[in-house]
Amino acid sequence: MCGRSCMTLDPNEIVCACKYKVNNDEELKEPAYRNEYNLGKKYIPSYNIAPTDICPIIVSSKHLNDDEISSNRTVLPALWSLIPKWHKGDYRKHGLTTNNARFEGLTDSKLYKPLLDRGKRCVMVIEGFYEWKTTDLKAKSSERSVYFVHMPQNDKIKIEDKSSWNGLCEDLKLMYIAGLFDVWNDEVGDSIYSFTIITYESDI
DNA sequence: CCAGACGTTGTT
DNA sequence: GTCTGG
DNA sequence: CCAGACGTTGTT
DNA sequence: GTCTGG
Repeated sequence: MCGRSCMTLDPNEIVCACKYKVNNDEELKEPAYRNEYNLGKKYIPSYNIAPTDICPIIVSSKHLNDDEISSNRTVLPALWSLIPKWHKGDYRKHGLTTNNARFEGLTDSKLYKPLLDRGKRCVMVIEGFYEWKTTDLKAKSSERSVYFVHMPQNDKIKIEDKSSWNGLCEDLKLMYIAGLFDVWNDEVGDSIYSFTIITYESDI
């Protein structure tokens, strides 16, 4: 569940699509965008975002102690699969599966509970995600049927066809997935933002 | 005390 | 780094 | 989540 | 078949 997602927007399109209301103001506010270095790994817009790729999340700007940030929400690129804070060495070699965090038992987790306590909440912003049929599991994975799950859109917009909504970012309905994030530091002090998304046993 | 986990997915 | 199991 | 590796020897 | 890397 939730192991592949789609985000083809550029940063400027994302902040436009993520405008939000503050209290009862008429005016919509745009989140800030912060281009984290993340050890040189860049966000590359793609219809096929995999765990360990870099993709955008939204966090409260209070976590970034940066006076230049005007908005109370910030979009920043982060690595999808939380890197444990205690991990040393190559950031890819922690050996844990952390792209998803199960809601059940989250408060008992050595890895995730401290993030809850520190308020390290985030939201993964995507156009949608993919679900493969589990029924034909014996088939080669490349030949299994796949569904694209996304938000309902207004009449003008067909989400599979970018030309139908180019320049209409404000009308685009993106999907927001609850998650937890952290900053991991390597031996020389360079950092990577990483995150996990919270999953729950399906009703269906 | 030390050693080892710390996490998830799916199906039988 | 910190908790759990032995 | 899928795709792709999964291994070693020696020399240029 | 199963693990790793993206």
